[in-house]
Amino acid sequence: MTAKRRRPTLQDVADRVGITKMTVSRYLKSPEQVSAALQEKIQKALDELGYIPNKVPDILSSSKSHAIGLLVPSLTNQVFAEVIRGFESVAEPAGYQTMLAHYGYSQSAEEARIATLLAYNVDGLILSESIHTDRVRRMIRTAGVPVIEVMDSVSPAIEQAIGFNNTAAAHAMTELMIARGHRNTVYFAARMDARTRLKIRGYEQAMREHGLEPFSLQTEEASSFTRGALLLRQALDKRPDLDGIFCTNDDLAIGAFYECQRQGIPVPQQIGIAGFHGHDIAGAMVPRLATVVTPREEMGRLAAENLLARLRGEPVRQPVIELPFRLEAGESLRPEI
Amino acid sequence: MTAKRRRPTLQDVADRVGITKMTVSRYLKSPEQVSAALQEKIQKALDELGYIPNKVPDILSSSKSHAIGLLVPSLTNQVFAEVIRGFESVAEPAGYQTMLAHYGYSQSAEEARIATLLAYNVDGLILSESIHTDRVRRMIRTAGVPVIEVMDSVSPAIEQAIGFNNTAAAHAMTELMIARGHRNTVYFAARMDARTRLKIRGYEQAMREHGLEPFSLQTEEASSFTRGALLLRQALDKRPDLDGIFCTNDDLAIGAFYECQRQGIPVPQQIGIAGFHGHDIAGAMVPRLATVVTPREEMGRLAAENLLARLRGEPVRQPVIELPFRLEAGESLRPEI
DNA sequence: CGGTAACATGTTACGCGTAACAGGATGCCG
DNA sequence: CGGCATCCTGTTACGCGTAACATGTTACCG
Repeated sequence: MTAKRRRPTLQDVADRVGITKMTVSRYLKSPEQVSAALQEKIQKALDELGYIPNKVPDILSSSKSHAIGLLVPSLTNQVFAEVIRGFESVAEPAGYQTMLAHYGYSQSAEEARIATLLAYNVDGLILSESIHTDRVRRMIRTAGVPVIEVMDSVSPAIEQAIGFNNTAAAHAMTELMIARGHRNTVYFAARMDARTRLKIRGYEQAMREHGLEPFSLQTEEASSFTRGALLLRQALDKRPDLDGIFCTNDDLAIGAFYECQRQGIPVPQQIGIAGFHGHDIAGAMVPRLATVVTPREEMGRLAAENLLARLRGEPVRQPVIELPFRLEAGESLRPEI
Repeated sequence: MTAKRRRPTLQDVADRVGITKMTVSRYLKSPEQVSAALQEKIQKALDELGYIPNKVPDILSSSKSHAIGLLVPSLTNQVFAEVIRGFESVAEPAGYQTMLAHYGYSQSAEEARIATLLAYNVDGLILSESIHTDRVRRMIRTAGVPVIEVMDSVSPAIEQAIGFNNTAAAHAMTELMIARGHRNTVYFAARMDARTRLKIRGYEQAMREHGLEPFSLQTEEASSFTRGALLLRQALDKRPDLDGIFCTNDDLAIGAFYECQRQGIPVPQQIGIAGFHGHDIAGAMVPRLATVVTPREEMGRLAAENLLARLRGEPVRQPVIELPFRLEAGESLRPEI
């Protein structure tokens, strides 16, 4: 029993075979460049020692980590899980490791996460926010890594933005609600981020265009089913005659719906409800939830494809890629007249 | 305009001040060891150049990355998002970066992810599975990093397991269902993993102890609300007289519940429904869902605390830490008699 | 004022995989 | 059999932050 064995290196493998580590390194990268006799011996030594590749020295000398930093505000939010899935479906087969970090909707935490990711020499960054501190912009520029912003088709992007038009999406759903006879509506928001502000703008514009008074309620807490129920009680306190609520995501909408059920308020007859994003549950519940279906996985996929292109040295072709959204009327709004 | 500027190094900062990089390094780590006059100049140079710390050389020479690999089967599954949150609430303030990876319930993918994480020299690993390939065990041993398994209090652990007793939890809920008069029940499972097998065992034991015939339905697909609805239709095909379903997670349970609503089946009068994990939605929906509340965040927190202790050189004190679960009867089972 | 402690800064070496180049061995051709 | 290509393996150097040690400087004391 020797003292605490350290992890074997290429040198250990080479020593065991009686060759230099360079040959072992070559065998790992392109076995056909090594003579058949050595191939066998090297493989044997690798197996016996249990050699585990070590990327760190190579990252140090080549400054290429084959890792990409992916920043999302929250993991609890289903939306980002799907963006991540789309991203990895492209990045992983291409040999890139995703380094995931989240920052709880705080700009200073985002800054800290980006610094950490850059300290590990990530080759590129995907951000889920479109507003950043000057320091963040500066760090990214200095580090010289490509960056793509997802979730909104905001312009101008740092370099490239891939998303949908949050304002237009909220505007469209508001119009649908009005068309279905929900005119005295409230917008529910949690954790105010840039995207939520854009959605509220779309809601307010549409309301005003129809001569209606917009009204929005927000909370600093994370959105959740419970939170949606709470907001509904608050809204009814302030506006007992409200006939519709439009929520910044499906969770709040479903929470509000359950609260209506508890209070015996018929949906959609008395109150119409609409959510945002179009998760699985929206189409499964009774009544099916009206929602804006957003291209979550596709944003992730396209972000990966475009970032990989940049890493191959290609220039940004299209600084803003705007993907379509789709309205799903469900059964939680009054039927078409 | 110089050609593509490379990211500034400590040497660049030192050159600008006219000192050696060692002094700059010291300033960053413990400014008070540097004379006041230099402190100011160094800070100015750091700001002007926008120096971004680079951990890679230090990882190479110290073999300490201050990063911990956290492996989960899925990010779409809410359960793991909460384990991650608990983990980071401890690891992040302690200065450890989490490197998150997921493997879609596939053992070979888990193996590949572990290899990648070890290639980046993570200091420790958290695994969400309790069954592993020999190669995984070997890699972990050879790498010499501490490892903790979460999600089940299975014994023996590789080194340490932190979780709850899945079998006992399922057994307890089954007993509750039987006590409430749901005796002709079906167990719904998706994506068969080790934990699900343990739960099924608990369900089957409890059923047999009461002279009842266990029956389980499973699918290879990921669990979702839609999938729960599908399983309910299948179950009714095979057992039109069933009076209760127990699902391996809340999503399936809720999906099954919605399907009951669509088919006009009264819950819990005709069919009682129970889920697993106790997410927010279980307590928010109407009727509130019967569920097993599991210590998700606490598993994450404890895993982080124990791993950090190991990294400080402390030995494993308790190879298996079993945390309590709690039954929540909700309103989706028949009332107590 | 010599001696020594305390402080500030510099020097050296290290970690380990790989690119780039060098060199030796073999084979083939005219 | 000389010349050259081909194939295989080895040698060297590099990336950059920091631990450990060395050196220089100032201050203070008896």
